[in-house]
Amino acid sequence: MLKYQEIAIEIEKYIEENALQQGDKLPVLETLMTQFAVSKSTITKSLDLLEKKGMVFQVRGSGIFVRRHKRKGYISLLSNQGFKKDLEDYHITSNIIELDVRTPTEEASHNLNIEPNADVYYVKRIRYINGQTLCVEESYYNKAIISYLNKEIVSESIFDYIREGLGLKVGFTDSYLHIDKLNDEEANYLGLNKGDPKLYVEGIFHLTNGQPFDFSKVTYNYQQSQFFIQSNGYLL
Amino acid sequence: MLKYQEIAIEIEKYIEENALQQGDKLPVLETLMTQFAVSKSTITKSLDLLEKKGMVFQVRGSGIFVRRHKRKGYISLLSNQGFKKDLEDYHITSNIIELDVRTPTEEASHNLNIEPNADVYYVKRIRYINGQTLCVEESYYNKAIISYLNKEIVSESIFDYIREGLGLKVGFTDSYLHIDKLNDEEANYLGLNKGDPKLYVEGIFHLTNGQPFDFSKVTYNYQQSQFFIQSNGYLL
DNA sequence: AAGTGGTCTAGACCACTAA
DNA sequence: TAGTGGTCTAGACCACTTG
Repeated sequence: MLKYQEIAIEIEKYIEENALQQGDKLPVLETLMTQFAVSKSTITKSLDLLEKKGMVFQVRGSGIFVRRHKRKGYISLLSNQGFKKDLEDYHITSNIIELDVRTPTEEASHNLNIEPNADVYYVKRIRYINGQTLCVEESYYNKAIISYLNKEIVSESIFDYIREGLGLKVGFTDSYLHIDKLNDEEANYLGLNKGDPKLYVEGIFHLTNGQPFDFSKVTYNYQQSQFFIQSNGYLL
Repeated sequence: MLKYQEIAIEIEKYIEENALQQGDKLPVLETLMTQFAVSKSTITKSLDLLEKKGMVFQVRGSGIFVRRHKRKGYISLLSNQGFKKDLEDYHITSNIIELDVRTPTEEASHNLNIEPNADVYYVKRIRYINGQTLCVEESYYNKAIISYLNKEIVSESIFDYIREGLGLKVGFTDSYLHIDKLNDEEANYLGLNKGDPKLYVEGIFHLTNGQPFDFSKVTYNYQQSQFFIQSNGYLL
C-alpha cells in the first residue's frame, strides 16, 4: 500500500472516529507532515485524494475542512466517492434470466470494440435491493478477456470475481443515462406498470489499460433511484 | 494562469487539433517535460487534471492515451468533465415566474445553514433548451452572500454573474437526484402530462470557502434528460 | 504580518508493461 | 531488459486569508 493512500485512510478514520462534521477543521499541513513523517507533497497527495472522494475541501490561506453530506438513503452515483459503508447497508441479490455464450449484437460489438463474430458472455438478470426490485440488467462481456462465467459467479458480484478471481484491474467507465417510460416487458420484470418512469443506463467498462470488457444496459426501478453526487463543478 | 493548467490546455488543444481518438497514444513524459520545459511533477499534475476531466488515461509502463466518448447529444453530468464545447451547442433561455426577497422555508434555511429569519432571494423560473422546456427551477440564494439580483441577471446565467459580477469563487456542490412522476403543476410548466417521468435534483452550492450560497430544487423534462458520466470507478 | 495551503523543481528510486 | 509512468523527498517561493 502506498504512503499517500495509507495516510488518506488514516485521515478518513480520524474523521469517522471523531465524528467530525461538515466545516470542522483538520490539523494544518505542517502538523500532518510531522505526524506522519512524510514530505509535504505526500500529504498534499493524500488530501487531493480525499478531496476527489468528496471528504474534505482545502481553502488556501485558511485550512483543510471536512466535507460530509447529511442525507441518508442516497447511493453515491460515483462509487469512488463517499464512505464505502454507504453500500454495506444494502443487501443485493440477483435472479438470473439468461446466461450463455453468443455473438454480440451490432451495438455490443461496437461498444466493446470487437468483431461481430467474436464470443461474448451474455447475462440477463434482475437485481434486488433489500428484497425489492432494483433493476433489469443485460450485459455483454468480451470472452477474450472474461474467459469464464457461471451461474454462481453471476449471482454474486461479477466485478469482485473479475478483480479477485481473474486478477484483472478495472479502470474507467463511460455511462450514458436517460429517463423514459417503462415498456411492458420491463414493467413486468420490475413489478411496476407500463408507462411508469425508468432510469436507463448504458455503461462501457474498461480495464486500466483501456480495453472495454463489459457493455451493460440497465433499467432501474425509479422507486429505488435515489442518488447523490458530490462534484467540484455544478450540474448543468 | 498556472503552468500545469496552461500545459493541460495545450495538450487538450493538441488532442482536438489532431482529432485524436480513444486509445491514441500521447508523447511520453520525457518528451512532454522537455517540450514544455518543466519538471516531471508539473507534467504529471497536468495529466492528472486531464485524467480527472476524463480526457486521458495513463497506463504505467505503457503510456498516456486519449479517452474520448463517441456519442453526441449527451450532456456531461459533471461540468468539470469533457469539452466545454459540448454545452456551447445549446441555446438556453429562461422565463421568470417569480423573483423576490423573502425568508427561507425551513428546508432552505437548513440547507443554506442560515437563520430562519435571514433574507434570501427566491427565484422560480422555467428554462428552455433550443426552445423546448428543459426544467422548472426554484432557487434560494443567501442574500448575505448574493447581495443583489434582478430580472435581467436572472434571465441569463446566474452563475456567470456570481463569478464575474460579484467576484465570488464557486466551489463544490452536493446534488441529490431521484426519479418520480410529474404532478399537475410541474406537468403544466413543462408542457407534459401528469404522471410522466421526471428527474428531480436538489443541489446545494458552496463557495470555495465552504459557505453554501444557493439551494435549488429542479424538475427536468425527461425528454431532455440525456446525460453522460465518465467515472474512474463504476456506477452501482 | 503571520499563518496556511499551492506550485514547482531536480533527482532518486520504484513498479509495471511489452517485446 | 529497456521503456515508461508513479511515488517520494527537501526545499524554495508564491498566493490567499485572517486578525
